[in-house]
Amino acid sequence: MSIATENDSSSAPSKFQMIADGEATAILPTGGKQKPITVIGTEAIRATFDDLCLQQAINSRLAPGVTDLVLNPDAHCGYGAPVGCVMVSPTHIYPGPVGVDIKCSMSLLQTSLPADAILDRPTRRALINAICERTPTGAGRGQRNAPKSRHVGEALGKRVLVEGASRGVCEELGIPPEWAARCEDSAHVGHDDSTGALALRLEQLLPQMHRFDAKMTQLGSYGGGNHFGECEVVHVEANDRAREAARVFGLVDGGVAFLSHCGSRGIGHQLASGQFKALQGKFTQWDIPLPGGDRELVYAPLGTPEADAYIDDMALGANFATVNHLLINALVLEAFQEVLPGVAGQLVYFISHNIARKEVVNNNIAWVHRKGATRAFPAGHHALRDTPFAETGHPILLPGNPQAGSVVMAADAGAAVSCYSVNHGAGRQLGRKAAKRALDQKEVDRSFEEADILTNCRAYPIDEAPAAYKDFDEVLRSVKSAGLASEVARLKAKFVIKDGDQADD
DNA sequence: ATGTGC
Repeated sequence: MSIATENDSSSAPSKFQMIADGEATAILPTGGKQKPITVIGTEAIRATFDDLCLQQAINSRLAPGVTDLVLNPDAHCGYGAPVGCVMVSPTHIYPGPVGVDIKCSMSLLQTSLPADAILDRPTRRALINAICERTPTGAGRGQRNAPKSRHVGEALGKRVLVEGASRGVCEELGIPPEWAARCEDSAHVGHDDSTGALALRLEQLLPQMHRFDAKMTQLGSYGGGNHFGECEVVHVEANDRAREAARVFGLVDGGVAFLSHCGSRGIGHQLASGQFKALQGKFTQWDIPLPGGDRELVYAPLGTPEADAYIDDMALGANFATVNHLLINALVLEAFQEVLPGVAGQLVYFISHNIARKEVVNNNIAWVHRKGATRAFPAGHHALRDTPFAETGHPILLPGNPQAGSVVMAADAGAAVSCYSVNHGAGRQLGRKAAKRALDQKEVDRSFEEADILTNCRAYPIDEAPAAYKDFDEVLRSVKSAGLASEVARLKAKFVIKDGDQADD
């Protein structure tokens, strides 16, 4: 990146001094007495941050009520705030640093299968087909092409939004209720910490909602873009701590697991965009200055009706995303059982990277907005008391790419420096248009063939090719050398489900 | 990311 000192007479807003503090943690000063931005990333990774991304980080840091801003190694331009940042405020809520896909998340299902059960290609092809019959991909398509999906009507859909993964909702959908204990948050509550607020808000919203029933039928679907399902072979790291964490997480070395990435689909998008429009309207109406002049950084002070409405809508969308993931995992397990009778499965964890949560930061209760960032509570963290992960830290699920692999990590005590957060994956290196220009379809498809990774696509979406993403090992080096988290296991893809040009069989 | 397609 370009580096200029704060005293640079040009004082161009796109250039900032970067003071290295060790190899992997740098500081981006914001002037005055405010705490600087914490930047996680090796020198090579810091060079990938473009000026707009850094400007978004500065705008976010200087925005009203914000006390901490962390920029992660996978950071790139986002909606107001960079994708790959953590923003903390004890006084304000910000929709931008949650984003349009409320509670976009990762989940991991450990099966009882050994890797050799899925070595042959016909078995993997049968699994791909069985999964695609249950969990459709693509925008707007809902359940149309998935004859064996669940059909969720309006009444159950409303319960999903209000209750999240309650016992009743899990039972209705055939989700093992014990999976709720393997969720970062199995249910989100309203602005007054009650579900009643959510029920009221939903009734208020319903008359204006377009095709609510159709959005509820999207429960158990992947969507498009960077969302995916991926069958993995688990390789646990060869050290005592990793082995113990793997045991607690329920990971089986040399076993088959299934990794999913998706969010809140159409309903989350509708709730988020409705909130952006409503808040942008208020800022215009009241002529309030926008942080950095950016309409995407609108906010609401806590305690106002605007903040209450946003928190409620975020919770409704988040609850859909949670149940969506749990249902996908139940349907994927059902697909495995159809092809390989007798296989069992356990949810390892479900964890978000687009959500705002109330947490204790610097001895204060604050809203921690993680936009393309993953919560990382280490062993001994007070919030993990009475959970299975009190002595290991909770599982952190980080997708890399199908060819470089993905990882399961556990936080280290050093994660305090990043408000107990790590990145959410590799991060884009090429924009979608640039990827389509720079990469060759045949080469991309051949690279999957050479790696013996099957896909449901006749042509893999080129803007999602591994080469469109940053070097995952360099990203992981940033996380580890900053002392944030340690690797527990590597996941190697054997087949991938993506929204793309679908194969015939 | 999504789709009452900005």
